[in-house]
Amino acid sequence: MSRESELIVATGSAKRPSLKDVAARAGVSRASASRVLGGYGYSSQEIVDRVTAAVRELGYEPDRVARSMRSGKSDVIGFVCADISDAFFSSAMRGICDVALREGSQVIAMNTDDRLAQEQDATRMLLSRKVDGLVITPVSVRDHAHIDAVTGAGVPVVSLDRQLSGIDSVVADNEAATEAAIRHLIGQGHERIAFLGSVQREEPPALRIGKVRASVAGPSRPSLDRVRGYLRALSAAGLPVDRRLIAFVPQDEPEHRLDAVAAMLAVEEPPSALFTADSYMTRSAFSFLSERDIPIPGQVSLLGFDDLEWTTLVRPRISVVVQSAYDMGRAAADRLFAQIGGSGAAQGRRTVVPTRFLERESVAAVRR
Amino acid sequence: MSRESELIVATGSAKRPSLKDVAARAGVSRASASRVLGGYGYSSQEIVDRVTAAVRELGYEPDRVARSMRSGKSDVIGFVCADISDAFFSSAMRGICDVALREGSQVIAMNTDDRLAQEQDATRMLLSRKVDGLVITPVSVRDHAHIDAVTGAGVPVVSLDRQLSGIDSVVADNEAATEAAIRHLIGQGHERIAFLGSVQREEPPALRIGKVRASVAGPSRPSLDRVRGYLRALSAAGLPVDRRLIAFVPQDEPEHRLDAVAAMLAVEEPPSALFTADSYMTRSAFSFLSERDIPIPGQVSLLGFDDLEWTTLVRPRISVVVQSAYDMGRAAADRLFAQIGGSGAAQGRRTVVPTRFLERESVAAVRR
DNA sequence: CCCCATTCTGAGATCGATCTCACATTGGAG
DNA sequence: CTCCAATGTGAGATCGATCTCAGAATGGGG
Repeated sequence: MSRESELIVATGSAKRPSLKDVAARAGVSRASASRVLGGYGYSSQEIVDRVTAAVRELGYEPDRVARSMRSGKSDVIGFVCADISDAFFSSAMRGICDVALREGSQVIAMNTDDRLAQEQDATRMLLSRKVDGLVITPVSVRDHAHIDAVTGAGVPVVSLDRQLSGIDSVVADNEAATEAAIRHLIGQGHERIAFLGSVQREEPPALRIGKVRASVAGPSRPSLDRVRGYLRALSAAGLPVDRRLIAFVPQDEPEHRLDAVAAMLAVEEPPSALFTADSYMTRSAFSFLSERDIPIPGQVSLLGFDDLEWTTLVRPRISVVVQSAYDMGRAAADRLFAQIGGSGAAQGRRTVVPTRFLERESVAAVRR
Repeated sequence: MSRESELIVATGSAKRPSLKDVAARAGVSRASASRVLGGYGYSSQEIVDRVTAAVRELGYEPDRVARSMRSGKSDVIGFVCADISDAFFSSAMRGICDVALREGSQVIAMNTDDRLAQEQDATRMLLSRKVDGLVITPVSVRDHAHIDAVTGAGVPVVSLDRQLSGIDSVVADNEAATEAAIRHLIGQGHERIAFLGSVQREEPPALRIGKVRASVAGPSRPSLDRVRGYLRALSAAGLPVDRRLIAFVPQDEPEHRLDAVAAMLAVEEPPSALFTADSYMTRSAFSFLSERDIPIPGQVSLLGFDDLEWTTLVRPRISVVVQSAYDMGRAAADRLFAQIGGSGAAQGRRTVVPTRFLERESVAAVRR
């Protein structure tokens, strides 16, 4: 026995038994063995016992490749995101994995680095792998021909954190949450409130110079929704909008984020509060203020979107609007499997995951 | 034309063209079409052109499921870790994905939550999916029958961050790096240095009470290697080992970490420096000290293993030993593909990824 | 004693890509 | 003109699970 197993290890090819082997061992046809395993059709007790025994003796495990070849389903879904090592995406991935496990599926993750070409390659690849569905955080809300190709092939798609027309999407209630957060600042007496957000490489330049109102209609991205909430809060309070207090920094140029904060504080009538619309900006803003010993919230209040590990470790602790990436991932996977299950013909449904406002110590009332 | 495409979208089943369709359109046999695509055998220019045209017109993309059915390879590798949302694992995942992409493969990630049963399920699942290889951070260095089953089936395995006998592994130079770090503390005059580490659920209880020397031989885990480095540094400096200054906290009981720090500082001759052997402990220790306004490094110096985003955001900035999870992931995937390529019959090879010591502000010389 | 319904079983087709092999064509050398 | 090599092509097998369908065995009712 030990001799034999050594030999197997040596050759490295202890070929997995197939259904044919099981059938042979049980002395029945492949069809009968399959019926026993699949639990359909008729099988005599005799045959059930023999097949079951053979399965046990051989340690048979069905080949899922062959199965998906036949069935057209793969029990694999794809997750396409900018960067799986990012805290938001890896938490979402975990949520997706947990739901997938429940559904007997596995998850293939692919990174786009926010590049359209990589996203196109990824979707093509996953399609040729016959994934049962796709959760994607699209690079662009405009160029989505490759995503339409996926749905066109009958493969369900759910968009995460972005909204695409005709595609089910799962997003945080960015606009309402931001509006509430800004209202809170206004309630504390702040009238000069800066908005600092990130913008992607592929984004239309119009956005970069602050013409936010131009793209209010149509598909949505978090940064857009958030600035919309910001604008609504200001206008509801009858406060003027100062273009110089709104900045979008290209995401791939981190050093520019510090510049943006600096520029903001150098405006003649500087803001008394900073709203940072994503975790990168929050980090950069805190880092800048702390580096220069600018007191928070003494001189400037700071309020961020998205919670991170360090926001309770630094002093002051940062007040933030929290969105749960894990919950969003779960919600997206739930929608996806609903579609895969067939009930979800309803395309374009929008699922909003609630956010929470965590009041900590980085916001203070304005001194008159 | 538009009518037709609408119809296809409506039915939602624009079935992907197969090689048979390409062959039919080109007016050749499947074999000829396959030869053209596969670039083997003989093909007349005539046929090459016709097939190429047909491929383009139909937008043909080979079905990778069928391909792997035939070839036995799937161009998919698995990554089995405790929790993909953990910063270490998601960075490693990114490294693995990048290498996989280069090799034309994709990555399926699965979570074990540090539970052996889940790890066993995961490996079985991935095996039945015919993955070409597996990167795994094993829950246990003792119970690895399921991992041997994978290698036994001829599927290459690389162990990440843990060392298993007979399996290629990729680890940081935990022992040497820790030894150097402790030497640095000793060089600053510290003689009472605490070691705070985490230990897993599945770990033998012997470890939990601090009998670290008992398991020095055999397979390795980071926490063990690190405490070994700690002991070596002390003994090299002729300093006594005080059991009360060594603590291992079960990883699934975070609140106990704070207790461990408290207990450490309550020892009659308390430590002047804390070495926290992983990011969880570092976080807890910093949190505890900062909460109690215990000055760092005035009263206690803090030195951690593993870098994190917040270590430069807090004051003082934390000095740490950095290991690059991304590099470790890359290295593991490199080893894996070397094995898959066939050259890697050499089992049990150990790849050590270098660490760096980042001196910041949380360590000070001891006052006499 | 016959017939039909029910129960049971296996041969063979199918999914799509790939590869072997047998069978054409050439063309050039002898 | 003959023959063999080089070149070109397609029929069919293969991978493994699943499913259809034909047909066999059994049993009960008429």
